[in-house]
Amino acid sequence: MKTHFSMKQYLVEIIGKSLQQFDLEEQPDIHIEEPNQPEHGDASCNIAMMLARPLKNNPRAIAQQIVDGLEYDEQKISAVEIAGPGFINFRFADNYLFDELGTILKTGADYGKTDTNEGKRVLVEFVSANPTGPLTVGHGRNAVLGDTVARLFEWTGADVEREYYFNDAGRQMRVLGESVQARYLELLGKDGEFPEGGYEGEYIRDIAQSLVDEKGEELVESKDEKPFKEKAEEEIFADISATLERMNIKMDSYFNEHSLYEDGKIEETIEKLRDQGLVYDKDGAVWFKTTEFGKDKDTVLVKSSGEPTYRLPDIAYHANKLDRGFDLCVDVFGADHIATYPDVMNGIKSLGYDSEKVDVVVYQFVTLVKDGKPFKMSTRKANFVTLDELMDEVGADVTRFFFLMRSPNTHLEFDIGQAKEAGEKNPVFYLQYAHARISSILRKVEDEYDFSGETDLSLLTHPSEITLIKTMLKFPETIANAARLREPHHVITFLNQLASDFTSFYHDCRILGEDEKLAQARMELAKAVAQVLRNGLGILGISAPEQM
RNA sequence: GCGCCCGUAGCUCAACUGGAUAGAGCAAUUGCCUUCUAAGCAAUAGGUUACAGGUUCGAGUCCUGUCGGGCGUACCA
Repeated sequence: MKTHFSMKQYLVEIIGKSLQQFDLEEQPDIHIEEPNQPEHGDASCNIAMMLARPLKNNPRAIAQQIVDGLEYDEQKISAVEIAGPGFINFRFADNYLFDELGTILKTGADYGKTDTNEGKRVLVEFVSANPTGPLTVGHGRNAVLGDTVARLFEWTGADVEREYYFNDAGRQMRVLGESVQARYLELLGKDGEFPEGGYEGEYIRDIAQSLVDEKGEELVESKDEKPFKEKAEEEIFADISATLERMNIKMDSYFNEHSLYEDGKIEETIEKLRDQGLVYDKDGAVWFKTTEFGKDKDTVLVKSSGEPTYRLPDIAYHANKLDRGFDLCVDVFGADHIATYPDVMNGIKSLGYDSEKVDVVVYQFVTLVKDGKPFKMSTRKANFVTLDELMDEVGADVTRFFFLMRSPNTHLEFDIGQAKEAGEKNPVFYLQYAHARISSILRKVEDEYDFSGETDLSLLTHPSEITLIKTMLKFPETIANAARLREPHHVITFLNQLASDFTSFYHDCRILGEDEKLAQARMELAKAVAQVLRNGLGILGISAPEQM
């Protein structure tokens, strides 16, 4: 069962009808918004101001004409007013609110689902960290953001696949293998030369140790780093998967960059671009004519060493995604990767693909703050904080919440000390607490009352009750909006408002001890709030506990 | 130099495709636990939305410029 933005659609419809009285060349875009001031009603339309110029009349006069021509259902709208420079303000009828409350209760776990992306096949690619070490706090934002964006697409009707792209053939991986090899020899008391710029983390020793345990001295004579690399990749990937699982993230597919070489897609990509006249050879390297697209330099696709730069497989990979028939491919990556994006887009466009089907969620960096000072992390240097360590301290819920609470577009300051001792003050608990409170009340209500007969929701007349219902009604649109913008933090902002409105209600209105009919109505209201909180927290991948 | 992102309360951040009196949390001050969970509630205080212009009925939001911060601008990923 999907929810619809019924009221908004209804208002657009009736206003549109009234507009027919004017001789307009084209139907203007009717925009409905929610006023910040309660005195301005529940919904507002600025159409009269938009029409002032084409109609050569003052906005208030136009608004009056629109309102005069308005036919509306009084069961839905209780008042229409013209205010300020020419806003038309609508007030919802209580009956409408009660009906909608009933819908929330009936729709239950599906309340908030819409069809704005119905029928679309969407691929969300995220994390995509090469297996050179455990996931760090730095990867956390990517992982949680990607997974939550995927959930938002699911809630708007899309068929979503989560994909992890990796490369186990590059220089980094070779250095990783050499690092393990050196530690292995070291553990056996042999001379091992630690590679220049090698991985210094303790986990390298652990991997080496497990090789010693399994193979003994068997690998001492190994000429190359291959067996060490393979072991490292295996263990690190297992570790990464476990971390993701702990964060409530499950990938549907893993895509190895290497497969693009095996099935000839890399070659094919170059040749196709060459056919377009967009590729040429110079100084032993293969160049992409990015100057054609307005860049100030051309870009190397294949180095003179014969090794491709990452852009080439990136283009081939995106072509592959579109070949698989996705309607939309979303990439999640940090601001430091933004430079590749135009090249990839130009690449696939030149190959004849619709680049509109590729979309990017760029997030700004996480600034790690420790002991009040920012510090730089490096997997190679091993001065990083892993996601596992973080979750050991604060749990998965807080971790997810923390990464989602800010707009992706802004720098996220992650104060480790604060996160660790967050406990009581952490905002995620505010939401969970509201849910636990409701659960607790419902348990008690069942002991004390024995409701029978229809619930009369029209007994909900207290301002706190009305506000609470109105807030809940904004949920489906909030989700659709967050999905459209790929910005999960809107869900958090909404849930904070909902939890806050519930606590006001809790403060103002009692359930236990009230007259049976009123208690019944309020209990239904509380149930609806718990449901919406569960749905919202579910989208964020955060638990909604029954008690705390 | 050029490109992208950001600059909002003491701090961390909101503000839906331009809307009416810019909002939360933390920190500060003051009240509130014999009644459904005080991980809470109520109240007070805190602002020239970096700065200067422009666009219009209306700008935190759009345009131009300046200043400040982050990230790019590799035959690194």
